[in-house]
Parts: sequence; C-alpha cells; structure tokens
Amino acid sequence: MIRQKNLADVARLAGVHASTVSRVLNPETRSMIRPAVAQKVLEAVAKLGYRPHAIAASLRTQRSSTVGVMIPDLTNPLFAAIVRGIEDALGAAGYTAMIGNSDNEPARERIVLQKMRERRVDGLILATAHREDALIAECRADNIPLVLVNRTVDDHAVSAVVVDDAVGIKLAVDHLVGLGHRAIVHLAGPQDLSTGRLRQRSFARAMAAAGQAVDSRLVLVCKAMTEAEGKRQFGALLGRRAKFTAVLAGNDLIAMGCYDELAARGLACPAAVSIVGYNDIRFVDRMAPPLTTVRIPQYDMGAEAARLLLARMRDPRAPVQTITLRPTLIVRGSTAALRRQKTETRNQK
Amino acid sequence: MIRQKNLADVARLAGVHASTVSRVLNPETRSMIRPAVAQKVLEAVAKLGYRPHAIAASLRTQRSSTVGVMIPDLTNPLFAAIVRGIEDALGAAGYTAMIGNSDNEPARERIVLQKMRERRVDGLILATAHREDALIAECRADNIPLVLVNRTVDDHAVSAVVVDDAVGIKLAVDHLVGLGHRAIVHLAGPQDLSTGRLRQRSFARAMAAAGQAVDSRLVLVCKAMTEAEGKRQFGALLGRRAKFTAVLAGNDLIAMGCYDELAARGLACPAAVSIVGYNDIRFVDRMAPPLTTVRIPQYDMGAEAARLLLARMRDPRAPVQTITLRPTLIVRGSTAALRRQKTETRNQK
DNA sequence: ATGAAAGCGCTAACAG
DNA sequence: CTGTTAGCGCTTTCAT
Repeated sequence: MIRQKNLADVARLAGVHASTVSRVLNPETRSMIRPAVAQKVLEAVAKLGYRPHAIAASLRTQRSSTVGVMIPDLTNPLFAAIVRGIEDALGAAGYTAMIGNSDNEPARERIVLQKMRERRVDGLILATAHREDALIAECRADNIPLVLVNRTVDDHAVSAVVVDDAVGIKLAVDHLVGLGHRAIVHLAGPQDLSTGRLRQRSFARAMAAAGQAVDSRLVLVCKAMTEAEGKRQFGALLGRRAKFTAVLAGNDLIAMGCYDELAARGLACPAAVSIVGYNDIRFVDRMAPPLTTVRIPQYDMGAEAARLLLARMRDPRAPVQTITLRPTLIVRGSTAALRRQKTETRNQK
Repeated sequence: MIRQKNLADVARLAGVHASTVSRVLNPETRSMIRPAVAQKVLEAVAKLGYRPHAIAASLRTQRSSTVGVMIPDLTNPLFAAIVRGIEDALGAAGYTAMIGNSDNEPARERIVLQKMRERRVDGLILATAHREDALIAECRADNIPLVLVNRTVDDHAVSAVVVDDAVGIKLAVDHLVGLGHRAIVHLAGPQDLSTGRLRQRSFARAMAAAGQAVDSRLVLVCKAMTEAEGKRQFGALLGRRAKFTAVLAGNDLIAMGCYDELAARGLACPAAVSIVGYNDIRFVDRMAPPLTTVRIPQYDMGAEAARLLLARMRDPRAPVQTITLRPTLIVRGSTAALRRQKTETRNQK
C-alpha cells in the first residue's frame, strides 16, 4: 500500500500551511479561513483524494470518538437490536461503536474491556452488568464515562437504561390469572443479573397483588438465559410431576426451551400449558405457537443509552441517572384460558 | 478523567528508559532485555496500572490492528452469525472488528467505508457486495486488503468466501421434484446481487436437469431479501391466480414473507403450498411450520473470510481466491408430497 | 543489553 | 486570517 496523502501534501498543493488545511477541514474552525483560501484547499483535498488520519487526530486530541459496547452475544436478537440502536445514535453524533462479545464469561469480559480501554474508547456501554460487578466498579473508579443497558447494578451508582420489569411481569401475571391460571411456574433467569432477580421478585409481588399464593416449588432459577437451560429446568419440573397450568419464563429463549421440552414429551402449548416469554425478540411472533410475551423497546434502549453516554462524555459532571422504559404485553397464541386446557393437563404424566 | 500513565512514567519508576519498557512489553522484542530488568519493568507496569496506548502505537507503526466489517444489517441473523465468525477469528489474531451497517443503501455504504478508511483499518471484509460494485473497485485500486463474504462480484477480482448456490438450489429443487412438485415458483433475490442472480440461474438449471420446464411466469424477482418484499411478490402471484404447488424462496426472509401472505389468505403450508427457504438462519426451525431450507455455514464463512484477510494482510501478494463452501438441505415441515396437498390447492381462489 | 533521538500526522496555543 | 511551533505516546533505528 502506497503512502496515503497527509495534510502537508494538501498544504503544498494548495500553497498554504498544513494548519490552514486542518482548519478548513474542521467544521469548528472553518470560519477562521477566508472563503477563497478554503476553496483552494478543498480543491487540493479533492484532487489528491486526501482522507483525514483519524488515528493521528485522536492521539493529538486525546479523544478517539469511539465507544466500547460490550454485550453477551451478537447472535442473540435482543442484543443485536440494542446494538443497532446504539450504533445509529452514536453515528449521528460522529462516534463509532467498538463491539465486543463476552459470551457471559467473566474472563472474556476482562479481555474485551482491556482491549477497549487500550484503544482509548471515550466511553463504554455495557449490556453485561452483574448485580455486583467488580469490572464496572473499576471503570467507575477510573472515571470513564459509562452507561449500562438492559441490566443494571444493585447500587445504582452507574447510569443505566432499563425496563420496568415490575410492570412487565405484572402485565404477564395478570394476563395469566385473567385466563384462570392459578398454579403458575416462574422460570427465573440467573439471580446475579438484575433482570433475573427483579423479574423473580416482581413475579412474587404480582402474584400476591392478584391474590394468588406462590408455590415456591414452582419457581426455578435457570443458570443462563438460554433455550438449553430453559429446557433443562422445565424438564426437571415436569419430571417431578409438578402441578401447574402456565409458565412465565424469564426471557424468550427460556420460553423456547419450554417449547422444546413440551415437544419432546408430546405436550401441546397452549393446550397443555400456557407460556409467556419476555423481551419479544425478533421472530417469536412466528413460532409455533406464536409466543405471548412482554415487549421491551430494544432498539430505543440502545439509542437512549447512547444518548445518555453522549451527554456524559460532553459533560463529565452530568448526573448519574437510570432511565426506565415501559414494557407492554403482546398477547399471541401461547396462552389460553384455563378451561380449555384443563382436560389435557390431566393427561400429563 | 485523570491523565493515564505512559511509558515514561513506567520507565521512571523502573529506573530505565522508555524504550526499554516498550521492548519488555512487546513480545517480539522481549528477549532483548535482561530478565532482571524486565522483571523490574513489569513490576512498575503493574504498580502503576499502566495500559498501552494502542492509538499512539498505531500512529507509529502505521497499523491499526483493526479490520472494517460492513454488513447490510446486524439484526438479520445471517449477518450476526457471520460477524461472530469474523470477530472470533480476528480476535484470535489480535485484530479487532469495526462493524458498520449499510442497510443496503449505497449512500450509507459510502459513509461507512469512508469512516473505516479514515480510521485506517488494515483491511476490509464486506458482506455488501453488488455484482458490479464501484466502491469495491475503488478499494481494490487503493490496494487495501479486501475479502468479500456471502456475496461476491462478477469479475471475481477480489477474494471471497461464498456458498455453492448451484449445489444448494439443486438440493432444494430435487427435494421438491422428488415430492412430486412440477409447477415450482422461484422468488429470486435482487439480480444485482451475486446470490440473487446465481440462485435464479441455478434454479433454471436444476429444473432442467430434473427434466422440468420452467414457467417464466413463476419466476419473480424481489427488490430486496426481506419479508415484506417476499410477501408482496408472492401476493402478486397469488393475485393473478397462477398455478403452482411449491415455492423456492431466494432466502429465508422471503420465505417468511410467503408464510405471511398465505396466512393472510387463509392458505396453509405445506397443505396448500410447499415452501423452501435458503440460509437456515436462527429460529426458522421453530416457525409454523418449521422451514425446510438450505443450510449454509454462516459462522464458518465469517471465520474463513477473516482468515483469508489475515493471510492477505500478512502478505499483500497473497493470491486472490474464492473459497466455496458446501450447503446442505435441511428438510422440515414446510414441504410435503404433492399428493397430500392436491385437493386443497384447488381451493385456492 | 540499553539509551538517545527522531518522527508517525495531526491540532491548538501562540505570534504576527 | 494564517503561519510557526510544539507535542500527543509510541516504536525503532542508531549508537554505545
């Protein structure tokens, strides 16, 4: 690859000094230069096909215009949607996202974060928060602008964009209770995640508010928010012949795991069991049956997180705040009135 | 944010020169330094919590260790999977991916590419190739290491990792013909994309090879590989009362659009129409009905593209090559033998 | 085996 | 309004 043109090359051709070229090219300083000169400079730029050297500029300005975005896994549609929201909002402000996948492994989290900080990202958006998170504490101590998305930390010492899970879970529980369900299973997410924990607590509260007793044997904690783990836990429950008529899953993937386990046992949803998911990730509306789930504004969460971070990067003393977005219930085919499924439930063996 | 530690800080504490610290920290030059000194340096590094300044290093070495990855849309599971493959393979070699979404808009493609080149990416992986692509021609002229993935260009002047669509389409056609289908629709992708074009031509050839005449009225070209466009084209076909019993869609999303249109008209798949997709993106196995489709090794395509690029970046004279991976047919519930659906097809209005 | 010095390309005081 | 100058933090030749 041949040497790219630099400011000096452009300056020479335009018959001005390099700093003049720099000023022409920077919108902030453009007005300092006489239009006639600016014109000449722009022509030289075009003629040489000059491209600014962002790395050199970063070194000089001590700003990379890059934001680190760490998520568990890009192939999870939830995070893909959040990332798009982040990228679009950052891009509009001239920032670029540097994306890293942690696969929910703390070791990888460290590596990814280390790499981002070596590249001197101006800020971080993390979708990987644990309720108590040493890595996040470190970032905070180092005073790097930081926003969490989807999950948050227990001490709320960091800005975050989350969903009102109390509302979301209540919508789901009331829907099921309204359909006549009483024995409702909750397949909670990991309890070291704010989402897993809050949804579980909200489940208990919502049931109480609906005048229903929670059977603690019907609350199981999944070790991960995955289909495999959902299937495993739900399978264990079915294996011990628990009595129930509906399941509220910690997220859509866990709900998918329930679908799998039901299929494996020849049971039908919603005929034998009603199932509600959480998040409304892409494609769950096309499943068999279409999944009733709690919709959260995935793209907007990302965009909002980016905006929060942008504000923080502009003004490092911007206040820590948690933005809580409202979820909505999307009723589809995976839930049905108890009456209709009663007989078939008895066939459960 | 307080000033981060630099090499000079570490050097001072360790009582050596900054260049010595640099040599200790670089695996390539580590052996130049006496172990005792290296030890002292490492201690100073740890004590100060020194983090290398990747941007400064990049400016000096003229290598960013970053690769630009442009895709149409991250929320399309096909590209999310490809990106994961790319990221994992790049990461293993110490490179980072800078991801950009084009949304299939040429204007955005230009902007994204411009940004990547300003950041001096060491190479590019593009999943956005058009059969004739001016942007790619530019990159080639500028001699930047470049690999295409999924799609390629007509002149094959650029390295690429693609799928053998002739094989994939033939598998699909033979499957349908084997089920007794004769009047088969092909909803092709855009003809300015290698995938859209090649799959359409392969469809004609595979039909011929199977001894079937292609009714040109049954071949429609979608303007985009999306659900909406699939639904639209398929709807138009149904609107004009075309006679057919099966559809081979240009990709899974187009197939989803067919599902939508059938549902809107109260027609059943596969009872009224058999449908085959392409790509086997995540979740199509859970649709109603589970989609019969051609599986392509999405993650591996990404990983392979990254490896090709890494080789090219190491040795700029590495040969241009196209790697063609084999697809497989995944038979699920969206296809059925003709006999069973015959009567219902007649009910089509 | 280590230090000294230069310079990657840019921006931002400062000078005029 | 434009030029001069210094320096961001690092790597790498060159010297010792």
